Amino acid sequence: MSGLAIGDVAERTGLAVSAIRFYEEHGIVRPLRNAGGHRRYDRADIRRLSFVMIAQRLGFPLARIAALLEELPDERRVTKADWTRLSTQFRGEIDARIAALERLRDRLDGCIGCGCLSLESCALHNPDDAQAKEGPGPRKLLDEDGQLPG
Amino acid sequence: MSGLAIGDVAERTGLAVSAIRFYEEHGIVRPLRNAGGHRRYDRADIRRLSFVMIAQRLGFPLARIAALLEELPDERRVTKADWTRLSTQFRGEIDARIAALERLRDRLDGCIGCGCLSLESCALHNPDDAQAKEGPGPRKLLDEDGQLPG
DNA sequence: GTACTTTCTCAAGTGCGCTTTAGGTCAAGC
DNA sequence: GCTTGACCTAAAGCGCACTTGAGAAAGTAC
Repeated sequence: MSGLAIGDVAERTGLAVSAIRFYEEHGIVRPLRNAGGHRRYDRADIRRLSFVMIAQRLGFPLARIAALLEELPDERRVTKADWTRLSTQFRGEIDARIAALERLRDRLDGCIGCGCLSLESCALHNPDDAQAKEGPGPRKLLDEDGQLPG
Repeated sequence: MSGLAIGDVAERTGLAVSAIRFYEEHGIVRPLRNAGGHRRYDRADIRRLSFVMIAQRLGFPLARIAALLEELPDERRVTKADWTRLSTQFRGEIDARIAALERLRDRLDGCIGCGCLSLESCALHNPDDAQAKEGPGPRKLLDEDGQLPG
């Protein structure tokens, strides 16, 4: 009746059913239940899950994503302005990552050109680039701040 | 005497001693041993480790990195041309990632502008972008090919 | 030569993000 | 009504990338 079953959500988002339940354990979605105890999702949930997928692609740890979604007013009363705010923050993140990659590329170009064979000094041993991390190593996420400004 | 101790390498690269040993188990470096059985590293090893750090930042799984390094001729006789080839391949990877991020950004701009509240359809439910993944989720690495062309 | 630090090996543990398994219950089609 | 498939919970397992711990040997500083 009202709401999608978990299997439908899985199909629409491309996530595994188990992953969706896992996200619920982490407070990312809070579906209603029908009389039989089955989860029922609405479009807001799908939106949240999609947001998770994008954020993960950008290397955000789940805990951080959960925290961000927590800031949205009420689970089922999110306005256009709320999503716009979130999206705009993400835009900033994406821009930052693009800039970091461009710096790395330029640095690497230098290495290729000069043949110095010293990646460690020209591309890596450069403190301000150490913050411009990309993909998250498991442990890297902890002591680092690939965070959204908000 | 000849070669650096593991602690020195740790200090120079910023890696933990345990991580360096871990990489050795995975064939990424093969340091010599002194009379007492202690590892001795040279500059080539540091270069390899630096390469690992950069590649990881780009989201490459260790196994893939190890395979790439495996292709380098002899552990201690790597030429400028070898490194240049590797670096050039990486440049391609970086360019691809920048392009993917730019596509995502443009897509997101559309969402912000139109206020459609449908991230799932405009930013995500788009097959050709599903391949343009960024950071590697644990499982994502398996069925995916954020690979170097070489 | 004694004290202290570093390194050694090997095994077990950790954190994240899920998946799998086991043993059931619920819902939909015939 | 009955069967078949989707769903339920709880607990355990997995893959990656490391870290930690224990006990011993090697190196270094005085």
